[in-house]
Amino acid sequence: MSRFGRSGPPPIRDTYSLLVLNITFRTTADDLFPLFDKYGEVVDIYIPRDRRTGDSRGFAFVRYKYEDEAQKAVDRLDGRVVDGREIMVQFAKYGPNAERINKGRIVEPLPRSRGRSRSHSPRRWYRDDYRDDYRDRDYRRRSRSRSRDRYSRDSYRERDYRHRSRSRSPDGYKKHGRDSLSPPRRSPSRSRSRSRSYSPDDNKRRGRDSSASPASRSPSRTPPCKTSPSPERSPVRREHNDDRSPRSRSPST
DNA sequence: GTTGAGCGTT
Repeated sequence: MSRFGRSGPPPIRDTYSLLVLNITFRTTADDLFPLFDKYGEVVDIYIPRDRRTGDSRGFAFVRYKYEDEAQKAVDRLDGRVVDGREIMVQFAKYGPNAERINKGRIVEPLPRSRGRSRSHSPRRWYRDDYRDDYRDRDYRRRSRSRSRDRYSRDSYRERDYRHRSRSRSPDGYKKHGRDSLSPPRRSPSRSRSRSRSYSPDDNKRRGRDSSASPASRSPSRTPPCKTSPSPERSPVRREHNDDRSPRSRSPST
């Protein structure tokens, strides 16, 4: 749903999408329009919203008609405080095939930093030396997971969306050997249940001493369920069934 | 009523 494109979103190939991050969850396209429109011709503004709550996800897409204007907006609006929140503006990628678009149309000045450190990162400015380290490996990931958890929890089918997102992460950890086929876990799990401090001998003694249920102490001799033949395993039933066949079942005539 | 380091639909 485009704020301005009632008949539909304008062709992306003719527009340059900017990703506006860190905006407040209450910021709307109308709030961003005047800000971005001042720096260039805004073709369309779109703010993804939660399908359930309909709330803003905290970021928006602003489409400019010209790249230079978009670039200018990025440079000017990046780090701008909107609604009491510092927003981040950077070139956006549209879908998994955005790379082609970037190469064909949008020419990112810094594809590596994605405009993150292009000039001045508001967060970097701050004295996050000590916090940066801690949040960079745990806090950030966990926080993301938590926020995303909302969507994945109710809309588990959207896990694809999250999965794709994770894919973008540096493949450094991936090379660590994240084989879904051979997960090393479960090891402690079973070990834990067996971690009881009782030896096999103890088990035997316990069973005898306990003697809680007579049935359990002599299951081999007197099984609780007398060898009642299951209907399906019993061949007789089969014959019976065959006997019931209409063909055989037609004594008359 | 809230969170947050993230990429979109008619």
